[in-house]
Amino acid sequence: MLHQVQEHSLRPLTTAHLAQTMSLLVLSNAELQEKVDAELASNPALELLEERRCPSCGRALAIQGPCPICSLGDRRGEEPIVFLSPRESYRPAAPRWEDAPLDQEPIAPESLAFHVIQQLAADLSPQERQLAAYILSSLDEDGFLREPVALIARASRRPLSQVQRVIDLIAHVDPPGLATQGPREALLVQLDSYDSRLPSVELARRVLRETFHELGRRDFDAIARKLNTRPHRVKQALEFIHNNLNPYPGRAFWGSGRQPAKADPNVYHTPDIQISRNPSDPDGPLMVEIFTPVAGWLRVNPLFKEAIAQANGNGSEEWQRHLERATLFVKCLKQRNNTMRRLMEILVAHQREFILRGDRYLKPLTRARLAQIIGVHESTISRAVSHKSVQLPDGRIIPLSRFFDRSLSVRDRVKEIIAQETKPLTDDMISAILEKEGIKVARRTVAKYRAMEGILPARLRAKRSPA
DNA sequence: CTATGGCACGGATT
DNA sequence: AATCCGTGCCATAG
Repeated sequence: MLHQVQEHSLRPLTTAHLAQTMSLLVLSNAELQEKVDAELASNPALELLEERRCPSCGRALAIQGPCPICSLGDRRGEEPIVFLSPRESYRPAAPRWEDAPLDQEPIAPESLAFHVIQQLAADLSPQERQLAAYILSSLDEDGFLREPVALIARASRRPLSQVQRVIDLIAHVDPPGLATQGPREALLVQLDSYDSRLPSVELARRVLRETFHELGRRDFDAIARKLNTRPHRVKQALEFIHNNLNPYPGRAFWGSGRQPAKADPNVYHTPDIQISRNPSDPDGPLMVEIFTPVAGWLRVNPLFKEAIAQANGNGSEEWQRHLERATLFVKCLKQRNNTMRRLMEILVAHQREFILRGDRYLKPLTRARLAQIIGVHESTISRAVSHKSVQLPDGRIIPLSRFFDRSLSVRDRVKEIIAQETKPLTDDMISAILEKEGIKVARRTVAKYRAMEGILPARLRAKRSPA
C-alpha cells in the first residue's frame, strides 16, 4: 500500500517505483508520449488537466507555479534557466506552402525556401527559379518531396528533365538532401559530398542502396552478409552515417514539427530538449526547455480517489489497482522530470561555451563524474542521456550523448588544421602540431579522427579545391 | 621507404 | 559484465 509522501521527496517508495522510474528515464520524449497515451487510455484514475498558460506571455506551462520565463526578472550571468515545457507550445508553426500560387514567389525571408533560393538564384534561369519555388512549396514537413516528379512537370508544364535538374540542385545546397523522396534518398545525397575513396563512405552508400530495410532493424549481421563484408565494418559505416548525416534535412532548419509516424529511434528528428538564448538577453542565461509529452499535466483524479474511499472495500479491487498504478505513474514521471532537470542544469552550466561557440569548446566530462556531482548512480545518468536529442541555439539537433564525446573537440581541431593546411599534412605532422598545443594524441588516433570526419588521407588530398 | 589502415589489446567508461 | 576508445604493432599500398 502506498502511503503519503511529501510532494518533493525524491526517495523511491518501492522497488516497483524504482523500476518504473528507471524505465521511464531511458525513454525519449516520443517514446514516453506513447506510454503516457496508453496509460491515459487504460487507466481511469489518471487525469489530464487542461494545459495552463502564463497569463502574461501565453506560454504553455508544464509545472505548477509561475512562468519560468516571465518570473525571470533580470537574472544575469551564466546560470542556465532550466524548465519543463509542454511540447506544443514550442512547435513553431510549420510553414504552409500548399496554397502557394505558381506564378509568383510566395517566399518569406527567414523561411527555408528563401534560404535555398538565395543560394540557387545565380544558377537558375528565371523560369527555373519559379519552378524551384514551386517545388519548395510542395515539400512536406520533413522537407521531402512526396509528389511524383512527373506530376510536377505536368503541373508546371516543364520538361521532366528540367524539373529533375532543379530538384537535384535543391538537394545539393544547404540543408543537403532537401526535396528528396525520403530519408534514404536524403542520406544518399548527403553522401555525395564525401569522397567515395573513403571506405566507410562507399560502404555506407551500398548499405543505403541495397539494404535499407535491414538498416532499420540495425541488423549488422544481415547487412554484412548481403554485402559481403564484416559486421564491424558495417558498424563503422553506420557510425559514419549517424555522425555526419541527417535523414531529416528539413527539420534541422525550422527546428521541429510533428513526429513522423515511424520514428527511427537512431535518428534525431524532433528534439527532446531545446537550448536557446534568451531573445531579450542573448548573452545572459541560456534557456533550457525540457519537453514533456503532454500539454497540461497529469495527476491522479481526485474524484476517483474519493469514490474509492466511499465505496470502501466492496469489490473495488480493480479500482484500487488503477489508483495505485496511477499514483505510481505520476510519481515516476515527476521523478524523471526532476532527474532530467538537474542533469541539464549541470550540463548546460558546464558546457556553455560548447553550446554557444561550437564543438571545439566541449570540455571533457564523463557521465560518471556528472553522476558524482548530482549524487545519483551512474546508470541513472546513462539512462537519462540515452535516446535523447538536444537542439542547440544554432538550430543543430544533436544526441545528448554528444556532450560526453571525449574526442569531439580534438576532432574539430583536426578538421580545422586540415582545412587551413597549404600542403597536405600527414597524420604524423598533425599529431605533432596538436602536441605543440598541448594535445597529446597518437598518430594512429589522428588517423581515426580523420576517418570519422570523412577526410581523406594526405596523399589523396593533394589538390585543394577552394569553394 | 613512408604514410596509412587493420587488428587486437588493455584500460576506461557505461 | 559489456562496450568503447586510444594506441601499438604489423602489413601493405603508393
